[in-house]
Amino acid sequence: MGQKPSVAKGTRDFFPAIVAKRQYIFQTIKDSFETYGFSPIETPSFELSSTLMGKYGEEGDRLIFRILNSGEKMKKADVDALNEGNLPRFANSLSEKALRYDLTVPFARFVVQHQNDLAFPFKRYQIQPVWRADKPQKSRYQEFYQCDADVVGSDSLVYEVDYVQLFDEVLTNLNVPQAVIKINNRKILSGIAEVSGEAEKIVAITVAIDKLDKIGLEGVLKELQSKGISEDALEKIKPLFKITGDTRQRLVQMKTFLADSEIGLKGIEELEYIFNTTDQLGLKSTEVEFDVTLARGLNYYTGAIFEVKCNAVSIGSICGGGRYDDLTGIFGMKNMSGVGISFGADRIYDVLEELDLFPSSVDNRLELLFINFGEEEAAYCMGMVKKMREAGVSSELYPKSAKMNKQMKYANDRGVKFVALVGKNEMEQGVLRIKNMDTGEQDDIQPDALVNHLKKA
RNA sequence: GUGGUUGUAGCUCAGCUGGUUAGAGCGCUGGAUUGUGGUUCCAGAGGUCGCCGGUUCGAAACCGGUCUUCCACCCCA
Repeated sequence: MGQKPSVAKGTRDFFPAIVAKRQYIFQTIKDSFETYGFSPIETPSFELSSTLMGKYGEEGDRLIFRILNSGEKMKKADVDALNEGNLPRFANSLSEKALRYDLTVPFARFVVQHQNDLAFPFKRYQIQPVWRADKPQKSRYQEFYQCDADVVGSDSLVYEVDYVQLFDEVLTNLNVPQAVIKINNRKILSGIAEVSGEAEKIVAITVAIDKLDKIGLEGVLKELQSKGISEDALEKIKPLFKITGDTRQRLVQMKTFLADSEIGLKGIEELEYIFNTTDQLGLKSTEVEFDVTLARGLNYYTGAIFEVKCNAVSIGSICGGGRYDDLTGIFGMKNMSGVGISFGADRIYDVLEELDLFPSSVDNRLELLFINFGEEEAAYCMGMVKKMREAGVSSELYPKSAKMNKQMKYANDRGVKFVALVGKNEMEQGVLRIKNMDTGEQDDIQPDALVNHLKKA
């Protein structure tokens, strides 16, 4: 038999029925992106290593798939670095290119590189696969799609409000129930760090707070201690965990908590604007909510932080996003504020699948298969196939006059909706015998009436 | 990256403390059925037991390495 075939670690094959469902999700997202004024771009699947390396933190670099130099370039291998145990430098000498790790950094590169050809604020969306050399787990793969919409070149909060509307629009169109759009602001997190007197430990503090619902208050305090946060600071942070109530009530209490932090109050102000404006505009099927524990995302978020959860399913977040004031700065373009969101298509797929929410129109099964009775009949049926295709009905003729049994079995296995049996008898009578494969019923139909007959079912 | 786990037919899995020709169900192919699938019956094909090495008279089984699967952590979509 030879070598056993298999896909590479962390990758997947998709069957036709799965692709149909995935495309339905992508298409729904695309349609909304476009009605909100985003235009599609595409960037290469691999970039120069220098574009990607160092942009995702110390953890990130390790997870970037690197592309080995080929041909003469292999001679550039820095053997000295290897002998000295300097693996990063050795790796760099072996590889000049890497698969993209996300869509945001390539987008930043794109904006800086083409800044003279873009009208700002520039709004783009991008739906392409990305690759991560992560250890695969359930619904965590090494190759997956991201669906990003970003705008760069404006710090207006109008866009934050727009994104809330966009989340609502897409999730409503996909019939995702009980979706909650959680919003926080990096400035508030900075404020918390500032108030505690450990401003420089903001990352450790936010990462710990983010785990509140997972490890509880005790766990968070423990983690903070282990990260070297002083007892004094802990005491100052503790009141934060006593804040309760709905979004409004919690914002009011946060204001008191952050009274001494200018940046923290700025964050509150921004959130108030977003929540007030969203209230005026209204939402179709989702809810918005303030969540201080939200500290996800890469370290480059500087303003709003978004995360969307579906409470009908116990699955992680299905969308995310946030504002980053200086993303293009790493490529030398200053003062370009950006804000973007991302839909987790694989997660959304799992939600729709689990709740059985894919519409029946997502169905790419063949509509009509003509049984092949022989040369003469086949020629006649090919004419019918052509007519049906012109009428927009997907149809085929079985390629050879195999046994009826075999042809019917093929139709069944393939999930064909209708089978046309047109032999000598039917040809003489000028009718088509149409069998509905779901119900097993069959009728003799006039050729002119065929399209209507199929539509009715 | 750390710790654990998994791998036997296309699929899901049996296979005793190491002992002849490695089994089942489903699927597949053919037939019962030369104009009727999804039900039934009969027959058949299909396996260097993930891969490499070691221990042993003898390895699917034990040991080491490697790849893969899944899980927790880290991180993340």
